[in-house]
Amino acid sequence: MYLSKYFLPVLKEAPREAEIVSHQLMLRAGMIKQQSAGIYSWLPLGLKMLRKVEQVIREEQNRAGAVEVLMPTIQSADLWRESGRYDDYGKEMLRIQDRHERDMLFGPTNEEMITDIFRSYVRSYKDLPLNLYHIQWKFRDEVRPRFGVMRGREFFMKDAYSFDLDEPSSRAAYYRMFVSYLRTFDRLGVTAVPMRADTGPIGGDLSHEFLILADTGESEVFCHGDTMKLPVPDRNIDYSDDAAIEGIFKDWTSNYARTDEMHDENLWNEVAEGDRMNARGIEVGHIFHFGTKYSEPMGAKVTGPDGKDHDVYMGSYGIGPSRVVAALIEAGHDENGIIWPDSIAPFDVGLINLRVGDEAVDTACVDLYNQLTNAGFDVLYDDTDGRAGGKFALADLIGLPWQLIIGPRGLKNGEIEVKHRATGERENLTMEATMNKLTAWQKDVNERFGG
RNA sequence: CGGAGCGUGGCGCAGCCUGGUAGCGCACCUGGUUUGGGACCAGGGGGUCGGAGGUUCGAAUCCUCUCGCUCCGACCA
Repeated sequence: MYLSKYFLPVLKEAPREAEIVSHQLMLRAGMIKQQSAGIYSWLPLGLKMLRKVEQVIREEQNRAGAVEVLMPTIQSADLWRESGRYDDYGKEMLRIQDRHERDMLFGPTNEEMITDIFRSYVRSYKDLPLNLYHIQWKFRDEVRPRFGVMRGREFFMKDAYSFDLDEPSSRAAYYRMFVSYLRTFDRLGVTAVPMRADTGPIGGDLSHEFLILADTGESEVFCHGDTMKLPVPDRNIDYSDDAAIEGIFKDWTSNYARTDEMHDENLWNEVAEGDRMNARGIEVGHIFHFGTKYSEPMGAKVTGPDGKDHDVYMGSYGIGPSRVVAALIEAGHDENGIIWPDSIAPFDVGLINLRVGDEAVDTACVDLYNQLTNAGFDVLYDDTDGRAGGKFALADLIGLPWQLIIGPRGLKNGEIEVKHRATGERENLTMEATMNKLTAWQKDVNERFGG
C-alpha cells in the first residue's frame, strides 16, 4: 500500500476524551473514530487489525472443530421470552420495535438464537458433538461505556456454542475450546492466562476468563508463577484426543489463578511466596459451561442411543476481537506509539522514502516495495513528500514491526537502514541482506505463530 | 442510575467571573528557501462560540430549558 493512496488520518494530539493509552493511540493512529458514546467507526488501519485478529480466532476455532455460521444482529423478542431472559436482561438490552410494532432487540449475545437453530434441525445424538460459532457485532447498552473500544456498547464478538448429549461430553467440548483459546492468544503474540471465573448471569458451573497481562489492565490477577511457563500446544494438536485435551486443561488449571473478584486469600496463602505472581490484566475471553439452561426451556432435545429424548448440554465461548485489538496496544506500546506483536501487525513493514522526488531513492524504494510484496510481505510505503522527522514519528506511532529507511545518504553506499520497532535496534544493510533478514524473520514468525 | 465536569475552525486550548459581534498553537492552501528525528519566511482560507428560548441597545460571556460527551461509583466480551 502506498501511503499517498491510503486513508490514514493520524492526529498529533490525542482528543481529550481519551483516557487510556490504547484509546489515545487508536485515535492518534487513525484506527477508529468515535461516532457516539461507546460506538465507533473502524478506519482502514483499525479495520485491518480487527480483520487479522478475527482471522486468527477463526482459524483456531475451525481447527478445534467449531463450524462458522452468521446470525443477524437484530433478533425477535419472542425467542428471548422463551428462555425467560427478555425480562431478566434489563436495560443493557437495546429494545426496538419494527413498523408493525413487533418487539425486536439488538442482540447482546446469541444463546437463544443458536439454540433455535439447533432445535430446528438436530434430532439425533449421532449429529453430536456440534459446535457452532459466529463473529458478529453485539450491542450492550452499558450504563457507562468507556476506554474506547475496550468497553464499547457496540462490540465485535466471536461467540461459539457447543451442543452435546451429556455432561461428560459437554465438558470435553469445554476443554477443547479452552485449549483453542490458549492457542489463539498465543498466536496473537500475547500472554493470556486462564482464570477461574464467576459464572455470572449466564449461569452454569464451569467458567474461565482469559486475561491478557498488561500493566494498565482493569482487573487485578493473582496467579502461580508456574502458569506462565506452561507450554502452549502447537498446531499439530489432536482435538479428537479427549484425554490429551483434558490433560492440557488440567495442567493449566491446577495452579492458583484468579482475578480479584474470585480471589481467595486463604488459598493464595498456600502458594509459596516465591511463586506468587500479582499482575494486572484485561479480560479478552470468557467461556462458560451451562448445561441445559437454555436447551430445557427452549426444547432443544435429541434422541439418545437409549431411544429417549435428552435436553442437550451446552456451553458458550466468547472472545471480543475489538477488545483484543485495544488490549494488544495496552500490552505493547511506548512513548512514541504502538508496538504490535511480530505475529499480528496491520502491515509487516513500513518503507520510508526520505527524499521523494530523488530518482535514485524513488527507484530503490519502488524496487524494494515490489520485491517485498512479491515475497508475500504486507508493506506500507511512505511515498509522501513529508519530512524525515514526521515520517519516523508516523512509523513509530502505527508501530509496524519493521521500518526500512531509504535516503540518499545511505543509498550512496548501497545501504538502507533497517529498524526493528520493538527493540529499537537498527542496522545498515544492503537490499539483498535486508530481503534475507526479513525473509528469515517471516519464516520464523510463521513457524511460531502461523496457522 | 447517584456524584463531578466539559461542549469555542479538523485537533489541543484561551476568552466567560468584570456583556461591546472571536483569538492562540498545530493542521490545511499558495509561493519561496529547505530536507536523515515532527523546518523557516511570506501570504491565505476556514468558526459566529452544542441547540432552543429569555434578559439587554448589545450575549461566546448573564438566566432557563435541552442535547451531546467525559470522569468517579455500582455493572460488564
